[in-house]
Amino acid sequence: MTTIPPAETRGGRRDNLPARYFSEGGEICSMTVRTRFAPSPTGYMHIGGMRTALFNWLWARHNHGQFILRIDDTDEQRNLQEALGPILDAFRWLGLDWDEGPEIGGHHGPYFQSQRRHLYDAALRQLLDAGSAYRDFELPVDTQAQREAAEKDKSVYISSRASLQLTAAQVATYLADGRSCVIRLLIPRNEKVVMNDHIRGTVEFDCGLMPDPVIARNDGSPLYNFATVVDDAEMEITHVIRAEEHLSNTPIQILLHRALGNRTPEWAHVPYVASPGSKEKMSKRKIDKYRTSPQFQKLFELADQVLSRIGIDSKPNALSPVMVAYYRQVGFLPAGVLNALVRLGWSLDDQTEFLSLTEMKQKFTLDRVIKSAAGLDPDKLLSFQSHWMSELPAKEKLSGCLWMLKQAHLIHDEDDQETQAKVARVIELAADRLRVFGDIFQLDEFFVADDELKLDDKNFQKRVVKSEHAVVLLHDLRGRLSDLAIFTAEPLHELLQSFAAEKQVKIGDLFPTLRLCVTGKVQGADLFGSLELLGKTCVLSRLQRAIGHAESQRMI
RNA sequence: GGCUCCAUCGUCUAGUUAGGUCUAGGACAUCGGGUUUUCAUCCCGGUAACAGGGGUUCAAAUCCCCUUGGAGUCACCA
Repeated sequence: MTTIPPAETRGGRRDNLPARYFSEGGEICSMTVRTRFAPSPTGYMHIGGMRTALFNWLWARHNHGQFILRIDDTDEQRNLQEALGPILDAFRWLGLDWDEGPEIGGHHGPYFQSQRRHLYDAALRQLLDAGSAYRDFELPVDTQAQREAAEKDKSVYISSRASLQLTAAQVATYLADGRSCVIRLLIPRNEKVVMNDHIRGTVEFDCGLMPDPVIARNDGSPLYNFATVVDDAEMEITHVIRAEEHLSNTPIQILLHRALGNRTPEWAHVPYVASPGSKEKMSKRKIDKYRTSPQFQKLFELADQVLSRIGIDSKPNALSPVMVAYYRQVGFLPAGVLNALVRLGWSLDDQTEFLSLTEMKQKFTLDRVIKSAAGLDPDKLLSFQSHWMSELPAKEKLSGCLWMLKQAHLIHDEDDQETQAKVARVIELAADRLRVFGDIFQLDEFFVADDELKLDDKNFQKRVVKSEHAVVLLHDLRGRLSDLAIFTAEPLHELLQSFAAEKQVKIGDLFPTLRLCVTGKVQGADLFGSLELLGKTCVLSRLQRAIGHAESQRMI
């Protein structure tokens, strides 16, 4: 049995130009690093795929190389624009640019597999001519039967290779008769493929256990493994960084590269992103299960709250936390999402948590990617959000909130100076309560009409309706407030404090009750600042309305 | 089931390549205390982990073997 040595010890370019990166085997490679992300156009960008893309982007940028976007649409008939749009949008939103790919082209185009057929055809001819691949006329049902028989038998299924017994004349006849066949790669059964993965180290596969994979259909159209290999080679990809689920495809791809005479790229199989609290790969199909998961709940609740405001019903799962667009709609910051993603499976050291994209770019290395799958943690994601929101310039906070409020029809003209000034003031009051832009809705009391303010009924019953003195007290307080000449935070603070002392009521009772009547909630932004911003007229009117409410309910 | 990968606090992770101040560090969450005579912040502190079993060694989270558990993948999908 012969063993194929790891890729980097075979062939390839070796010269003494300045080093750009070091391969796993320590070989100095002078080629510019080129990484790629090759999504199939599915109509949405998966959050886990986004992390894989991020790692690819980071590695390319870290090495001053190129990041390529290639669209794996060999099997897609759908509307490409519709299917690709959300993917490109996700990249743009997060600020991950691509050097070659859709919309911008490049020297290795086209960047859609559906348009690269000539390359696959040529490679296929080469393999067939060299005898590395063969036409397999076996009927699919027969192949399937053998597979099942092997399974029943508890033995390993490998291809029958019956078609290999055919003479050239027979093959010609079959072809002339129009008999259907597929092209399979001839696996060298007495070999082992040894790969040296940047993340996993040495991984071995025994070729004797592998069926001959189909690389092209009867019509010559290429299958994934084949198209990928042809493209990766033609596009001069130096590092294939992809999700762990592709690990088992790798021996086939290595064999294909060898048969084609390519320099094999370096491999890095990153663990997939698991769903919160589990080790299972996050999947769009499991959304309903996630919705009830205690670890995931917080994220759903936050999103449902925000999305319902802006007219998106997230229940049908058209938008879910598996998709990048979800975070954007809820008002997450690119910096926060990026930071959470990079720390999932990668760390710089034992301390660093916060990294900007620029810092990631400088510090990211493949050798610090962890091997095991990691679950996305909504709590930690939110804490990253808080951090990056606090770093965000006021102007950008403002525009993010204006967008949200506009979507929810809580403001009408986002360009209006007065509106902007008010929203800016609310943002100041919100302070660190604002983790995502959607949190601005927690302070919606500043944007609704007095007679449309909803009161937290449970607390209203407890604190006002069922309280002995509340109504009287509130009535008194309203009088004092109406006498207050300068309706700003400081005098309000003083007035409320002395009022509480005079009436001998606890501040812990009075303040929340007042807040409830005026904002509808028992919790919120700084009380005095809120009163000031609402203004005297509004405060008095809301207080009056609350008192009226309580009185009418008490009479019943 | 075959093949392959993985395994440190509840979670994300540092430490494993070169065994030794690791009585295992940090962050998030959680709990307690303090500041803010409201809320949130902020500050201080606490609880909390090397999956199990064998070896090797003066010494193992770290090296070796086995067991267990988890995951990925087994298409004329990508």
